[in-house]
Amino acid sequence: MDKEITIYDIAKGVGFSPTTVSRALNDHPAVNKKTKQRIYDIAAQMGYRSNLFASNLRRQHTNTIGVIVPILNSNFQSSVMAGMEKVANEAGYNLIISQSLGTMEKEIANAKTMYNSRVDGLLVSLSHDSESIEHFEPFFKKGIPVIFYDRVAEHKQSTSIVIDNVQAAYKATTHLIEQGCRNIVHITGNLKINVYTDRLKGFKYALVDNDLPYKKASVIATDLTEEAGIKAAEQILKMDPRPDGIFVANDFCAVNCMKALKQAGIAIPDDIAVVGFNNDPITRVVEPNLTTIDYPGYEMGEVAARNLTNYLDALSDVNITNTVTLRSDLIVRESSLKKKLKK
Amino acid sequence: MDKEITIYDIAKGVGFSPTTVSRALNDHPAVNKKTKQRIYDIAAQMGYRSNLFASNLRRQHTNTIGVIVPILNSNFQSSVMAGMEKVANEAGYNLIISQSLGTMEKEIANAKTMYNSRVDGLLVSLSHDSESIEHFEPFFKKGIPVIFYDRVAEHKQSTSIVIDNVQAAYKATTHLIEQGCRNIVHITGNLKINVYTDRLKGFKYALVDNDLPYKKASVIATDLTEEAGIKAAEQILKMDPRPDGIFVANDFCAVNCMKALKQAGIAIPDDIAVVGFNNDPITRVVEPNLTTIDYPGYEMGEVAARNLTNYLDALSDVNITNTVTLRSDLIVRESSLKKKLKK
DNA sequence: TTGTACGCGTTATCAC
DNA sequence: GTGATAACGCGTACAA
Repeated sequence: MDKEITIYDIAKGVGFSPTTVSRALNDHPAVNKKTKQRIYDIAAQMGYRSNLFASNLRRQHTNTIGVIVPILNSNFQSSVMAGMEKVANEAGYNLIISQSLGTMEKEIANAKTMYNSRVDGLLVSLSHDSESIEHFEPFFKKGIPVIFYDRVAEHKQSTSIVIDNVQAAYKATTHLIEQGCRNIVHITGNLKINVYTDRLKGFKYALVDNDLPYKKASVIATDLTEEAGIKAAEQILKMDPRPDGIFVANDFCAVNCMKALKQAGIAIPDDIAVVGFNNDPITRVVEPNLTTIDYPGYEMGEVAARNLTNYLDALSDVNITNTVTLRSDLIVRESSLKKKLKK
Repeated sequence: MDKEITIYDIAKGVGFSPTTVSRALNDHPAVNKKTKQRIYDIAAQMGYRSNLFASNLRRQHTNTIGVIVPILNSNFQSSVMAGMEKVANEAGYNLIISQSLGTMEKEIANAKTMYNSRVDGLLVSLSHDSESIEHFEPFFKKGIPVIFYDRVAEHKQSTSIVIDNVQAAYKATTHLIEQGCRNIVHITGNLKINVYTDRLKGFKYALVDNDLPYKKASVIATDLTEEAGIKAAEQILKMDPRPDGIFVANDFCAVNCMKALKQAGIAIPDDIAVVGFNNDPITRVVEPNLTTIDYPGYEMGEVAARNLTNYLDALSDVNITNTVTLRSDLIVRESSLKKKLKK
């Protein structure tokens, strides 16, 4: 293992001072062009690599963005990350990623690590059971920007990137009503999370605005897993009268629910129409194809990261923005198109 | 923004030297228990956080692992990352993640960044068009461990984590033959990548071992995208005689190919049986459910990360292992079960 | 345009 | 069990 080359070694090599070498390597304007070139050449020749810690230690920042995500292996979250990585990389930032695996405990530990790692900023989607966000207080106190996305929390000092979940759910539910559904069930996730409470609101408002009754029994709160979809289907089959529409807050769960219903002999959409949420690729594979809400994960990642890097690079002014709402649309497919309305 | 507290501040606070404070905070055994406790208390009270750069600078390592992945938003890759993150986190390492987006150019840039960031080790799945791995030479020269997984390259100084792609493809093809297929097409990816050449080999060997002819025209090389699956289907429909089996090197592509075939009136599996690769969740959603090879992404991530952290923490001896092969099995579902063989 | 000298916060080394 | 000191490699105020 060779010894690391430092700017001092280069300085000796070219006969200039370390200062000039440092400046040259950082492309400082006040260095003679020829000097610069010579320094570049020797540096390359000697196999020099800059030491980011030393630089970080000196400059007091890291060019690193921390990302805390509930779970990495979900289509939505990995799309978000892909968008973030692209933007961050282009802006010269590295991404340190950790997953809370849905528990607040790990989220707190991760936040602490990020804090000690001196990340320049934080991108967070809250865990399932995060009831408070006081573990981010150290960041707020130090003025380190925290941006929440998808699963957000309110805080004066942070920006949230979201879609209008109320409106999206409203659209989805209204669509079912327009298809003739009069007895709609809503399968949702953990109602502590803003995303699901908002979708529930949209569901409720759509019913009310169309003079349909809202019954608590029509809301099934689950963990939105594969099994949850199957269990929800069983529950729905037992309901009397049987529902004629289902709005599920997550595609994956919706698809599994559909499978279970189909196996029980239910015709979709004619007996029961189904609408999901996210526009996961599986929506175009399941039969019938699933009507859903287009939730632009990749774009959300881009926006969140851009928002942060712009702020860090002082390209955008102080944190005035409190919430950025992205567009999300209803994508109508066969799972919700009742025959009588089809041509 | 408050001033950062250092061990000097704590030293003043407790009346001990910075040395003792440093030792206490690192739980050094040669420090009086009471002293330690006092230092802990004051540190917490003053809101101290350790400065990882300074520590890194001094100790010459970062507790950071670099990950270079072709693309983040794929089910397989994100599962791998989830496994890596879990293991790395438990071992006290952070993950810096970047995606090559399938181009060698970005992979080179990412490798350089990782190198300058002084990662302690690297986990890499090669990009589509990486024809050489000389951009990792700096790591090898410095003795920084590089572990390849899934899309690997041979190098004396690196470990590869793989599955036996030849054998897996052999199993898949043999299964089709056992179902009565005699004219099987193989849809594959970029044949520069080991994964796909190996799968092609397994396909070929299975044919030969069963006295079936191997024709180059039966191999369709694509980019394995959604459209590729559809195009491949069109190509297959034009073949005369029409194939009775398809082995696709990727589930996502297989599913889209199936959709196109079904739309053209082909019965699956009876007209054409289909086998995929990866065991992506969509295999259990498509109808009929797709027979596939179980490719344990999460486990692969765990193994790769554990291999690296064990090495870094000197828990495992020098890099003797050259290749770790994970188990992968054929999962038989309806898409390949020809009726005449069903009970 | 270039150089001197110091400090960023930690830890290894040696001494007591 | 504790402390003084130097060093890790870089960036920059100040000086020339």
